[in-house]
Formats: sequence, structure tokens, C-alpha cells
Amino acid sequence: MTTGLRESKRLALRNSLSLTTVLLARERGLSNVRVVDIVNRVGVSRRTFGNYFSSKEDAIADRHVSRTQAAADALSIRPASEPIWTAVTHVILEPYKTESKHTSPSQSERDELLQILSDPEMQSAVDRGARAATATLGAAIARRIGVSTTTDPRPCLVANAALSTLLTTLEHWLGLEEPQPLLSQLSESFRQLGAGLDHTL
Amino acid sequence: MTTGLRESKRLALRNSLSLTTVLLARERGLSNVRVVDIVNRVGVSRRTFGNYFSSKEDAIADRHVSRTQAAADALSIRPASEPIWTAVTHVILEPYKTESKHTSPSQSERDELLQILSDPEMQSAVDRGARAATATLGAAIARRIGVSTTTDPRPCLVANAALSTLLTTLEHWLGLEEPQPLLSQLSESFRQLGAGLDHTL
DNA sequence: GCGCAATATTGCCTGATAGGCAATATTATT
DNA sequence: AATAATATTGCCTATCAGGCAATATTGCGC
Repeated sequence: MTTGLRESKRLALRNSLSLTTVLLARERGLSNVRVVDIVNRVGVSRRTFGNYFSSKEDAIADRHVSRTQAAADALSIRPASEPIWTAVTHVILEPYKTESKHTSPSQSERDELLQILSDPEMQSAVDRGARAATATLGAAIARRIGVSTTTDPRPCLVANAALSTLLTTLEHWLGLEEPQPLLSQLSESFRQLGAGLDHTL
Repeated sequence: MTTGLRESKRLALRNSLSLTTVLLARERGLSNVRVVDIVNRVGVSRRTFGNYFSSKEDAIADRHVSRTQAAADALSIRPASEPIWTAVTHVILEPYKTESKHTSPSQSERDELLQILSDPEMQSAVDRGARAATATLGAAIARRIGVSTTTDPRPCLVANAALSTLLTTLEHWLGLEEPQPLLSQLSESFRQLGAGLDHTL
């Protein structure tokens, strides 16, 4: 019983709150965003915000978790013959593949990430999301390779390696003087780690 | 001019504040620790605490950064012939080697880590420290292999892989039913990633 | 040794946040 | 349509971050 007006409204509101938080944070920086600003724009009470997220950082982190959840879900539809690191690489890099079609490497996307990752408060938020996301992805990996995360540390190690590689590479890419294609940077990073990871599992 | 009574007192106070924060957090859990409690035990004003750390989480994260700083410093005295991942593994695992001498795998150490890592607020603090620590270690790695962190993403990737592997393995180890030797778990995790990393650099 | 300059500590104050609790409103079920 | 279940809201309190200015402490040149 996951359907129903109740549940869908809940989800929509949750999404609206977190999206609005990101938008405002991009406009002025997260530290210049009050919770009141968020709820005013969305049209709910300050207290309702607290029913969904305990802080604006949480609201942002939630988006990262959702994205990773999608990647984790996508893991189940990769061919079973694929080595785990290859499969993980594919589902993680998937969202970044579309943008390589444009000649310009998505300046707005770059700006968005820059805004988000350059703010220390944001980084904390991202890290918080990353922790939850690692658990999610780790569970999906464990399911795929048929082990338990409680007895086998490898699924979480792989999940962690993947997500932290993603973040690290994104941050490095943002710091580059002249823009390089993001996808190739990501591919290269994942390939380098994978040279060992595909081989240990 | 790093010496002087002034600087050493500063350092001592900083250390005392952060240590006291950890101790109190172990006693009652971080969320039950007020900044007032910390400063009362140390004997300074609440406002002074704010001159050193912006939050109790920061005070804890600082310890992780210090430990990593020590590891990063130790990197320069590893033989130059050592592959980078081997060297990093050594300096990171060094503190955990001594405890393997005892027959008991350091129950108190386990309890301490358990207390710290099981609290979500603590996890945030640790993650915050990890970010700073990654930059520190990344710089040390870059220095060692003679590249710049701005042009070459690999030093930060390696640093990040090392620190996040450390954290992930620690957390997994804490979740084990029957205690296993920590050092061997860590070694195994690092070995698995290293099988690829030593080879890509 | 001594006094001046630099720096650290402290108190006060403001704006902001997390979360418990109870009242109210909205949705689901029969 | 009535009732049960759940969501929203307002109120309230404890807590926190950080600017600012006054005060105390340390370091240095004389």
C-alpha cells in the first residue's frame, strides 16, 4: 500500500522542500538561507519542514541519497555477467553521459555543482548524504553478488570507493582552470580504481 | 616562530577542549553534551570554546584531522622506493599495529570507537574531519610523487580511497558479532584496493 | 626589569535552530 | 456520513553561532 493520495502528497512535499532548499542555496549560499525562506516559498509552516528534515542540510543531502538510490536500483538491471565494478561504474556515471552530447560541457551544471560543493556547509550536507547513500548502494551490491553486508565488508568498501571517487573527481573537476570533459575524467578515475577492484571480487 | 608560551598554551587548550569533548561524548553520547559542560570541565568560558571550534562536532573532527596529519607527515620518511599505496597503507595502519600485541583486541578501543561511530552526530563530525584530512593527506601524497593536486586528480583519489576505506572497515569491524583482529581486517581491505592502486600509479 | 603592542579571553547580545507537545485539519476506511 | 488514522500547525523552551567591545595576558624591545 505505497500508493494513495496521502503518500504521494507526502512525497511531493518532501521533494518540493528539498528542491527549494537547493535552489535557494544556489541563489545565495546555504548559510544565507533561513528555514523560514524555504517554507515561505513552498507554502507550509516552519514546523512542517521539521517533520520532514531536521535541518536544511538534511534537505539537501536527501537529494544525493535519492540519486544514489536510483543508481542502486539500476544495478539490478545490469547484465549479471558484468563484473561488479564495471556495473557500478555504469550506473553511477549514467547521469553524466547525456551531457557529453552537448558541445559545451554544461556550464550551468558546472555552476550548480560549484555553488554546492564550494560551500563548506554544503560539503557537510553532501557528506551526510553520502553516508546514507553508501549504505544503500552497499546493500544493492551485496544483493547482486549474493553476500551479506554484515559478514562481508566488500560491498560497502566498493560502494564507498565508488561514491567517494565520484565526489573527489567532481571536486577536482570543478577546480580545473580550463574545463575538461567531465565524463572522461570520471571514467578515468573509476578505471584506475577498477583496475584493482574488478580483480579482487 | 612556532614556539613560544603563547602558541603552546593555545595548542594545549585546543587539545584539551577537543579531548574533553570526546570524553564527555563517550560518557553520555554527543547529543547529551552541552558546550557548557565542556568548558566547565576545562575551565574556560563558553565564548572561548567558540574561538577554537565552531561546534562540538568540530572539536571532535579535529582529532581525526590531527591523526591524519601525523600519518601524512610520516609519509615523507617511508622509503622512496615504496609504491605509493604501500606507503600510505603503512602510515595509516601504523597506529593499529601496536594493539595486536595484546591478546585481547583492545576492548576499550573498540568501545570507544563504537561509542563514537554509532552516534549519527558523531558520524557527521568524523566526515567533516575526513574532508580536511583528505586534503592534507592528498597534499602529502602529491609531494611524494612529485605532482600538483590541482592538475593531477590521483593524489586526492588515493587519499580519499585510503581514508574512506579506513572508516568503512572500522565501521564494519564494529558491527561484527564476534570480535576479529582489527589489523588483519584493515590490511585485507587495503590490500584489496591496493591490488589496483599500486598498479595504476 | 618595564612598559607598550599584540593577542587571547570573556560577557553580552542577537538571530537562528531542533524538537516536544497538544490542538486542529485532512485523508482513508467502513 | 462517521470514525479512525495521520499530517499540519502554533507555541514554547533549550541550545547554538558568532559579532562586538572590554579586559586580561603574553611577548618583545628598551
